[in-house]
Amino acid sequence: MKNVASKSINPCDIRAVANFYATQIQLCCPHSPTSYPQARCIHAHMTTSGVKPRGHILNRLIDVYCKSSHLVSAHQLFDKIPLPDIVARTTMLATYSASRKPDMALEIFNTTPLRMRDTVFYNAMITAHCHDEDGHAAIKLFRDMRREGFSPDKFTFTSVLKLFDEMPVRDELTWTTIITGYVRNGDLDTARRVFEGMEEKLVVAWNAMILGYVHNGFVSEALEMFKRMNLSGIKLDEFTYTSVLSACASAGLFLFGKQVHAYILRMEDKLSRDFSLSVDNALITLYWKCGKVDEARMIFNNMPVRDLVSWNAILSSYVSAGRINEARSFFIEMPDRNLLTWTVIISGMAQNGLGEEGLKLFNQMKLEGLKPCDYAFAGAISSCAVVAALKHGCQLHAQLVRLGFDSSLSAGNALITMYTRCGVVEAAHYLFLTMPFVDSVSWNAMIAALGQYGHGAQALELFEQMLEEEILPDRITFLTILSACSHAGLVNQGRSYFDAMYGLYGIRPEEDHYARLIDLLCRAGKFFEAKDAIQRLPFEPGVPIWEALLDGCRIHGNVDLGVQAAERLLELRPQHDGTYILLSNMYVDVGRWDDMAKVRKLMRDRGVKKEPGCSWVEVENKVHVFLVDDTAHPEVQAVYNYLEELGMKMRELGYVPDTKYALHDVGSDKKQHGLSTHSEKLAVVFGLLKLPRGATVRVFKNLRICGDCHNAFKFMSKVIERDIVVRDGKRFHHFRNGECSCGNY
DNA sequence: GTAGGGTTAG
Repeated sequence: MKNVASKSINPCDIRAVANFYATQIQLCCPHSPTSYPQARCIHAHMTTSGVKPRGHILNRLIDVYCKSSHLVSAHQLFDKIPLPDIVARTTMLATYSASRKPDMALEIFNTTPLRMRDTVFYNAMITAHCHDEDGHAAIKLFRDMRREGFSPDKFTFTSVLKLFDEMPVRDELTWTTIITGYVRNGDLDTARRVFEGMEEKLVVAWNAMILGYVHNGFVSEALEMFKRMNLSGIKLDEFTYTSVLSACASAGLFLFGKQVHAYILRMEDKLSRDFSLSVDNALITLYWKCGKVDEARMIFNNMPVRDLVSWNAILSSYVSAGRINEARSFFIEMPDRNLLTWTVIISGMAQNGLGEEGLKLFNQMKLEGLKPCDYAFAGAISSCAVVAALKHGCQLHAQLVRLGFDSSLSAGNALITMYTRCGVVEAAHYLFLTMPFVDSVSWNAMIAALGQYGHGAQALELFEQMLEEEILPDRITFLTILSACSHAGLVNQGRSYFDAMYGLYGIRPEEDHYARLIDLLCRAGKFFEAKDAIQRLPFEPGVPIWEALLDGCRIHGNVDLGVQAAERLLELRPQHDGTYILLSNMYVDVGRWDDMAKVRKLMRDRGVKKEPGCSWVEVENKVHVFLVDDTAHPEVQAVYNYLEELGMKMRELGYVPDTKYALHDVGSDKKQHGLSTHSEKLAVVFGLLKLPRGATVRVFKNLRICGDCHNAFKFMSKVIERDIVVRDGKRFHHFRNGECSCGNY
C-alpha cells in the first residue's frame, strides 16, 4: 500500500491523498474477515502521514471496527471526533445494541441533538429497547419520534410489531399508528391482525382499515368493515364516509352509495354538524363514476364551499364521459389549477383523439412552471400516439429517463402504445420486456400490439403466458384476444376463449365482445352461426354488431345478409359515411353498378359527406400530408415520376392494378400511371424517395387502406427491398419482401 | 393517527 501511495500520489496534495484513502477504505469490505487488519493499516498510515480521517473515511473505519467486534477501537475513534455525524452515531448505537449494551446505546442517543437525528437513528434506538426487552420504552420512543416529526418506515414497523406479540395492548394510539403504517405499505393482513388485537378500536383505526381495503381494491371487505363499525356503535366521521363513498364509486355500487348519502344527511341533522366539503367531493366522484355526470355537476353547483378537489373531480367527469368541449371550457373557467388538473385535461385530449391539443397543453403547463409528473408524461405520450408523432414521443421518452421516471408504470404503458401506434412494434416489445414493473394494462397493450400487427398466434402465446404468470385478464384482454383470433382465423379457439370469459373468469361479455365474436364467425364464413349468435343476444343488437356483420359479408360477398346489416346501420346512424361506403364497395365487388349508384345517390341526398382520405409520413421531423391525386404538395411531381418507374417494375413481377376501387373517387379519371393515386401510395413513395436508403417507411392513413394499394405495397416492398409499414384507421400492415404481416386480413 | 381529485390497455 505504501508503494502504491508513493508511486502515484503526490504527498503534498492533501486532496489527492485523502481521495486515495477514500478509495482504499472503499475496497475494504466491512464484513470480510480481513477487513480489520486492512482498516488498521489504513488508519495507521493516515495517522503517520498526518491526514486526519474525516467524513466518509471515518465512518467506514468505525463501521469496520464495529463489524469486526472491535468496539473499543471504534469508540476510541468516535470519541476523538469533535462532532460525529448521524451515520457514525447510528453505527455506534446499533453496535452497542447488538452487543447487548443498552446503557451505552442510550448514552449515544441522549447525547445526540434532536436536529441531527433521523428515522434510521430512531429505528436503531427502538431496536435497542426491543433487544433489552423494554417494550414500553420502545413504544414511548416510537411515539416521541412521530411527535418530533420523523416518519416511521418499514423497519420501524417491523421492530414495533414484534412487541405486539409480546406485550398486552394498552396504547390504542400507538397501535393505530402501526395499523396506518401497514395499510400504507399495503400489508392489510398484518394491519388487520393488529386491528383485531386492539381492545378499544379508535375511529381512526377503523377508518384506516376501510381505506386500506378501498385502495387495494377489496371493496367488499371495506363495506363489511363499515357495516361492522356502524353496528359497534362507534361514531362515524367524515373520514369514514368519504372512504366508504369512494369504495362504492370504484365498485359502481350506486344504490349503496346513495343509501350512505341519505344516512349522512340524517346524521348531519342529528348532530347539527356539517360534513359538507369532503363528503360532497366524494359524492361527486360517486355520481360520475356511476355514469351520472349531470347529477355530479348538480352537487357541485349546490356546494356552499368548493376547493380544487371539487373542480378537478368535475373536470374528470367531463373527460371520462367524452364530453371534451365541456371539459375544455370548464378547464378555462377554473379559478385555480394544479398538476392534477393539467394531467386530467392533457390525457383527456389524448383520449378524445385530440393529440395535438394535448401536446400544446403539455407545453403550456411547462411554461407555467409546473414540473410534469409521470402521469402528465403519460398523457403527453399518448397524445403522441394519437397523432403518430414518433420523434416527439422519443423525445418525451428521453426526458422521462433523464428525470428518473423510467420505471413508471403509467408512462411505460403509454410508451408501449405510442411505439405500437407509430409503427415500431419492436420498441414496444423491448420496453415491455425491460420494464421493472408491469401490470394487466401493459400485458393488454402488448397483446393488442401483436394482434394489430397480424401476429395473431404470438398474441395468443403472450396471453397464455399472462395466465401462467397469474395476471388476471379483464374485459379488455378478451376484446384483444378475440380480435387476435379473428385475425389468425382461429375460430374454435376464439369461441372457447369467449366461453371461458364468463365461465372461468366471471367477466360478463358486453356488446363489443359479442361484436368481435360475430366478426370472428363472419370472417371465417360461418354466417349461419353468426346469425344464430345475433338472434340469441341477451340485448337488442346495436351498431357494433351490425358493423361486424356487414364487414364480414363484404369480405365474402354475401350481399343479401350484408344489405340487411347495412339497413339496420342506416337506421341507427343515417349520417355516418362508413356504412354507405361499405355497402357501395360491396356492390362494386359483385358488379352491381346500379345498386352502387343508388347508394351513392342516397348518400348525396342525405347530405352525407365522405371523410376525405389522407395519409402522412414523417421525414426529417416534418410531417408531409397527401390527399388523393394530390397536386398541392410541392414535390408531388417527383413522386408521380417515381411511382410510374416503380409501377413498371412491379408489373414485371406480376402486379395487376385493380382500378375498380378507383372508380369511387370523384375526379380520379386522369389515371396517367395506370395506378390509382390514393393518398397512401403518394405518401409511401414520398417516404421511399426521401428517407435514408434502407430505412423503414412508416405511413399513416386516417381511413382504411384500399385493396389495390395493399396489393401494390406488397410488390413495392419486393421491388425496392425495403420494409413498408402502413397504419390505417384500424390496424397495421407491415410489408416485407412481397408479403404483408396482416395475412391479407 | 385518517379523506375527497389523476394515468396507461381495445
